[in-house]
Amino acid sequence: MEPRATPVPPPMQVRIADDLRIKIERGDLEAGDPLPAVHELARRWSTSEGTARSAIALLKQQGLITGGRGRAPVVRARPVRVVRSSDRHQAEKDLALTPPERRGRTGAAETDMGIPLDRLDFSATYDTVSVDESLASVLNIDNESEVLRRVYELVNPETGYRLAWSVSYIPLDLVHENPELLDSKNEPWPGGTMHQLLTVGIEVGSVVDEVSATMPTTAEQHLWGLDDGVPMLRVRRISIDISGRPVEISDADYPADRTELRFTTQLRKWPKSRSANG
Amino acid sequence: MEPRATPVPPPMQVRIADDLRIKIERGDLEAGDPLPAVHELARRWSTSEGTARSAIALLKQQGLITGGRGRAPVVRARPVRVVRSSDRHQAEKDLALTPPERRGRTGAAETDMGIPLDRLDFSATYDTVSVDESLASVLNIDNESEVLRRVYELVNPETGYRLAWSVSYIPLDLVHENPELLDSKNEPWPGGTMHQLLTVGIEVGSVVDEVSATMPTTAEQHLWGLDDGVPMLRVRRISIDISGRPVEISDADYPADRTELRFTTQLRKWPKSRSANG
DNA sequence: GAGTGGTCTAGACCACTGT
DNA sequence: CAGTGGTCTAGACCACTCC
Repeated sequence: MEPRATPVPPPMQVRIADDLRIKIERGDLEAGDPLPAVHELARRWSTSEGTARSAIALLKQQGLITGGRGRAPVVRARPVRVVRSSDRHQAEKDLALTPPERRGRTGAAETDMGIPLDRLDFSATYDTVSVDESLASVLNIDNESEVLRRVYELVNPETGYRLAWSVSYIPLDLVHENPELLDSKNEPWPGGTMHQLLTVGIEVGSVVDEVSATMPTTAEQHLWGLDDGVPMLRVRRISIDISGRPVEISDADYPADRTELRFTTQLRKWPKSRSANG
Repeated sequence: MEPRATPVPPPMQVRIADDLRIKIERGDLEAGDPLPAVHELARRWSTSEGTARSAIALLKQQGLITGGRGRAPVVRARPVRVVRSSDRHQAEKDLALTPPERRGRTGAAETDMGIPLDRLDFSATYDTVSVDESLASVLNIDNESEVLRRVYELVNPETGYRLAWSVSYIPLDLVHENPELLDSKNEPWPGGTMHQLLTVGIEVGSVVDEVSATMPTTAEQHLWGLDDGVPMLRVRRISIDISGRPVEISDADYPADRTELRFTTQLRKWPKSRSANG
């Protein structure tokens, strides 16, 4: 976008949409309330139905309303967001040392969905691929080195919609001594990635999460069953072993309307002899 | 969104947009390349110009293309993202104990923008407000208690666009013994929030970052100078003192096309006597 | 069946960009 | 200037929901 020049009066669709947004934010329209019908808006603002439609479409893109297709559009309820905490990393590491009976089929990703594990469709596929430049530089390996790639997907069979999705990469050098890792029958990885790395003698010392967000493609929108105007959180997790070497990259997507990422940072304590006022 | 019923053939605009996206993802169209003109798309797909326009608009909403208004729309270059790391929390805490000369006007938010500090427009306003229910429950104080609110904004004077924005809340009980905190002339807070809290005898022990994302409103889009299809990262930072009490909440927004949030989690080491295979 | 929004058309006008 | 996309109109058809 270029710097502003002469201000232009906002187009009609924007004015209508903003007016509706204000009504929503003030509480005149509460979550679940229907919006005025298109023809009603068109009449009130003495504009065409097409323009009124665009106003509605705008609010949809911004994620404030939902519905349509026969139904009146309604104010979107602020959805409950499932929290994904960074404590999970420590928990997964602890889990890797527990006996296999207890690890069992305890997949970390599934347990906080509130859906019984046996009602979900897992799928995970492995293959080996050459890394591109961006992956190679993060994993600190040669360009076009081979990595084990694992694509993981979790689908709710009742709705057909995706609940979780991630791709992870581990340098093949690190895992080839344990062929079990390459066997798709062992899904979901019992105990998770941390345990898998343990079987080849790797202890993860720290985890870096890189977070950004983009809009989903239309294909993603259908796979996840997303409303319009819902961004995707894109998270790259880099696991680093205790010697400081990156050992795994995992790219995961989360719909932003139902996900909150929570990160806790512990700070070092101040020495006791500090000046109480700088 | 409801579960899928009978599949509906995707509308024409979506088909056109998807075709273009595939061309972009395959590399047939590179960043900066212009897209076919609307009338050209309409001709190729034997559809109306309006429909072709919608296809272009769709790709814009998804953040893949930019431009327009006289210019041909071009494939959006993946923008360089400025990293905001959780290491910043420790750094700010360390800074609070350094002598005031060195703290000076070192604002944490500004230093990584690559723009000289004296070329930027700060603004910070204080007031005291009653907390709503959501803030009260996080700060663990009574509903309608008073808090010190600080709204911070940073604007690039050359473009007029916003570069940073946040609101933070501190319970008034905690700060009333240091009236300096209420003086707007002391901006930007020398040494940051950590130092301000130090002056009233509070040491921050941990910081929790809650991250989600939503689409910007049209007003935000103009304030920040955002392209279409760019989500906003919404971050709530909760500072917790060494006794476990929440002492500050800060809500900050970051445009997702130019921001990457990075969080590092240190894990406890395994004991030496561990079984190498579970 | 009546009413809704979603898609699509055809065409007009405007603001902006390049030359 | 001609060419571009953005806005807006008027009207048609369809899929869907609710009564």
